[in-house]
Amino acid sequence: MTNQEIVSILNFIATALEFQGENPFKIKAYQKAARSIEALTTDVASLVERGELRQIEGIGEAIEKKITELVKTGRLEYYEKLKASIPEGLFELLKIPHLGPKKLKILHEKLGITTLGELEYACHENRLLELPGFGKKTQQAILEGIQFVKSTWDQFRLGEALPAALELKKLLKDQAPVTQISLTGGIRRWKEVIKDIDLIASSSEPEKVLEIFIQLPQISQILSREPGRCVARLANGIPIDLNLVSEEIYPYFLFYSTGSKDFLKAVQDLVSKKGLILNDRGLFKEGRKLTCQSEEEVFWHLGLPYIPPELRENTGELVAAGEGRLPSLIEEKDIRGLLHVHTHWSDGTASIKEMAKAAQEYGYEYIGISDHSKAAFYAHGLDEERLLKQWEEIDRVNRGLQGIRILKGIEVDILADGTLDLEEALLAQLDFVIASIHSRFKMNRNEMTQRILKAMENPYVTILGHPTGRLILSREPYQVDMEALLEGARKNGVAMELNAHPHRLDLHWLHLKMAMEKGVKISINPDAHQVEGLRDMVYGIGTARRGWVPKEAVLNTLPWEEFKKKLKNTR
DNA sequence: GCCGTTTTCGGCCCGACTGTTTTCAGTCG
Repeated sequence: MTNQEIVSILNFIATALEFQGENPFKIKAYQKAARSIEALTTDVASLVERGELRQIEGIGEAIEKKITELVKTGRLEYYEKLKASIPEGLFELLKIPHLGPKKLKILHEKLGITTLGELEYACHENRLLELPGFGKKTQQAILEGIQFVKSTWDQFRLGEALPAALELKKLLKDQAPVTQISLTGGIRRWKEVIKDIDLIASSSEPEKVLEIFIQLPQISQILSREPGRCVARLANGIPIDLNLVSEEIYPYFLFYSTGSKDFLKAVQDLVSKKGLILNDRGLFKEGRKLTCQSEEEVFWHLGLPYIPPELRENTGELVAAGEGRLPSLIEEKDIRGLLHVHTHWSDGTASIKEMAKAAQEYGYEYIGISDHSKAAFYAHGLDEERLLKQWEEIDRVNRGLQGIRILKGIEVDILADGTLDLEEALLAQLDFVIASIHSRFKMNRNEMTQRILKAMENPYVTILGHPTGRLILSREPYQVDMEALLEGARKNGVAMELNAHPHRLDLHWLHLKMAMEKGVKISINPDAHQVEGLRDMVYGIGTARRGWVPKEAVLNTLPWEEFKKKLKNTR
């Protein structure tokens, strides 16, 4: 029983109790216990073993007993009974925006709804209008929510897919007779959302590789199998498409399967102008095959330098490559410091020291602490008094740690009128300020743009945090004039954040490209709420590369000595 | 259901917004 499995069972219990109309604080207790376990770095099973479960915040007598039963027997009677009392899949409907447990309960009891399709039908029949607490607008909102869920249900965030994909790739490399193996398709291009994991390998014993593949514990269902190919589904629902090819075909297949469609289409135009034929089996000239050992050689035959997968979207990379002006893209090792890190002073789970030590272990030179400001109540945002106290702790930890510098920062809320949530006199004393929006998302485009522009004019703002507020596959970005924001950022010397959290990846890569054209600086930030969150930087780097971002355009690639000067000299 | 006591019961981060009501419930962040 993994920690994650325990977390999802506790969360299910919380949702089920909420659905049944239980005491809200009991529900919160389960949610809190789940959050605590999620933040753990140790195995729950070992804590059970040592009888140390109760030491975790939010776990008392009752939940301790339940977790112990889960760990020791692999099941939990209380959970199974609860689960049996609720129709299978009903809670999937909670993914619909504006539909919570209370309304779902009414829909289920009064209309007998258990599936998305039934709910959609009921909306079309206007049957929600007669229910208590429902009206025309609610029904319309639910209908729109259903469309949204339908459009995203078979899509997955890169943050879920990539770790699973890398693990499978490693297992096959170690255990199966493959010579070359690579991720391909959208995941190789670091697309923020993908429909499946594409994996290719070369082998002289393809059927043996497939046999090993289908036996892997991560594979929960075989969707199709044919010679040299298997499509399966992982336990977390993500489809995986494994193709086995010969050594000879591998480079062409890799090139072709990486895509994107638009890129390949543009490549075909180029190929036919040169009198060549290219497909996933080879590159041909006058019926003769041009031998390529690698993808680089395929590009060479096309008269082009290697184009990194992240750029293959047909947004000008072919022309740029032809003219020898592809950007030199940022790499993971270029990042020297981390900004935008939360601690338990607001809604993070780790201490300042824990975050700093982890950052040091990863090789960073500086880390900027930026907890929420007071307007973010739900996150225990800092008021003036607590902020001052936090500075004392930062000073103390800084004195005790060698080799990493901890900076004083804040993620200050941009209020509805564009002013910031803390006094300027206080902001002036910070090393850096990230200004972000966490409320009033539904302003119209003009109002929202003015609000953010005003915030950026504040002389103490260093970075605009998650500039569009999108949550991938769950919340649309707020309406904003990005051209105007980038212009404002340039004028005021404010860096735009590329929030690396896999739920955000905000700025969008197309906006990053716009920022590069305008000469706006970027700060790639982890927005970490726990130690593991620091690792999310890889998603930021991948997205930055998609946006044509070179090292030079990124604020936190500066080594400490230079970064320090920048902080003093920006204004 | 957890926690912290003025130790065995009362409080538990809460405000904005929306749509439904006609004073509030549900949802969201």
